[in-house]
Amino acid sequence: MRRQTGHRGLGEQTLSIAERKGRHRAERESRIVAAARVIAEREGWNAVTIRRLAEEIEYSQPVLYSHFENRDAIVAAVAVEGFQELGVALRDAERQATGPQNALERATAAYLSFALRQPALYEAMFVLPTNLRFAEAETRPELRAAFEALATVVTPFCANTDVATETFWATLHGLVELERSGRIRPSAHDERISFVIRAVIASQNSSRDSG
Amino acid sequence: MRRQTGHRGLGEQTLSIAERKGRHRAERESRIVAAARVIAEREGWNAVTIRRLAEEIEYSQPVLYSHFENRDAIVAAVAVEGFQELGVALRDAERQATGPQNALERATAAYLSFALRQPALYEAMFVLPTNLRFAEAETRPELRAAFEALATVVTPFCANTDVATETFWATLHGLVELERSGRIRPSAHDERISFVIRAVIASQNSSRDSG
DNA sequence: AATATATACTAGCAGTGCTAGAATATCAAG
DNA sequence: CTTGATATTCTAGCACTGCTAGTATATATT
Repeated sequence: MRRQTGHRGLGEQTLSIAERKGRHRAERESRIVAAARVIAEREGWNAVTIRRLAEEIEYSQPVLYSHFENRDAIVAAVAVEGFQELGVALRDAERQATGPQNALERATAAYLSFALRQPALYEAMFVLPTNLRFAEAETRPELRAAFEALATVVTPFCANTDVATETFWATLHGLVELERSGRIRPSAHDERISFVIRAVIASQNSSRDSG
Repeated sequence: MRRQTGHRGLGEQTLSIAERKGRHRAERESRIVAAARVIAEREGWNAVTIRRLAEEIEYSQPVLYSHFENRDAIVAAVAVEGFQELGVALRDAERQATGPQNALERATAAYLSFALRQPALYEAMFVLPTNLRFAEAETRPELRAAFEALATVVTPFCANTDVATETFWATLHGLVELERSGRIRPSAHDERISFVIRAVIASQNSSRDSG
């Protein structure tokens, strides 16, 4: 590594300083997101206030607004992390699968366990208001990738991939939400999963029959 | 209508007055709930503040707390109305059906249209925090009835009624939420419905095979 | 060392849910 | 009709929220 002498590479030095600054900013930003996520998971999203986050990163409140437009944007940042991690979890499930049906089963289990183990994260992704765009041109790659990962496991069983993936996704999401809010019996968790898997596989045959 | 004379029926009079009072109270309470519902549907639940409701019913804020423990309880009251009406909509769909499959189709359409036409009402029922109990002994009859209505249309196609109903419900709920928040394509709405119907019907045969 | 610029802070606004205590209306008894 | 007791309603305010204008401070450039 080279060290700057007095007058050599003044331009280089300012660049390096700017870089250090940018790094500092980026670090601080991810500290904000991380703090939001931790507090949300421990005490719920209501406990994630600007004041609390400011206290956590040891800066004043206005600093947060130099990183995010508003509180919703912080939630959105957490959500993007979530989509990224969900995508990883789904692709891991597929990679370990022994066949198409097993991939479907593993992905389903991975999705549900992801959501139920990190309810606040999932809430940021699907329930809380964010400025994220979906099913559009400007959709962020993390979101697209997660959707694609789901599509991969559904495709072998269904002709119309997009429709099937959207519907399958809806089922998983509905199961998560209703279970999380205590509207369906936790005890029947596994039975519902088997039911879904069977339905997806069976729909394959019926769509062959009826066009 | 009878008018009270001087000393005739003092007991009757007080009873009648108390009755009138109670009626007044009940009326005011339903005005609160109605106002909350209207404002929520027009401007979103964030616009439903205690001050706004107080203004709407032309009383001071503390009056609201003599009717409801807190804001969530008002949301819950709206939600109960919603469950009642959803139950009616589902039973209507069943009554007009020409057969089991048609009943399933009509109920599905009724559920989705109910939710998408009154998003704020649906939000109160399923998304916003309330003190309502589900899948328990103290579950309110309105909620039970709506669940039963769904079970009725699912039963002909599935062995394990409760599991099938919960899963079917989850699918409908997921479709509503993902469509409402723009996460799946509105254009594919009908295709997804057909897909769900086909899957439910097909699962019947497969469960005969493997179950 | 002086000036210009970016950065962070203090203090405050308008709004929220909710409530204690004062004021008012409504009632029963004399 | 007047008095005293009882509900009922209101005023005023707390502690909190997201967010921001204006000021102070630290940093970089001449």
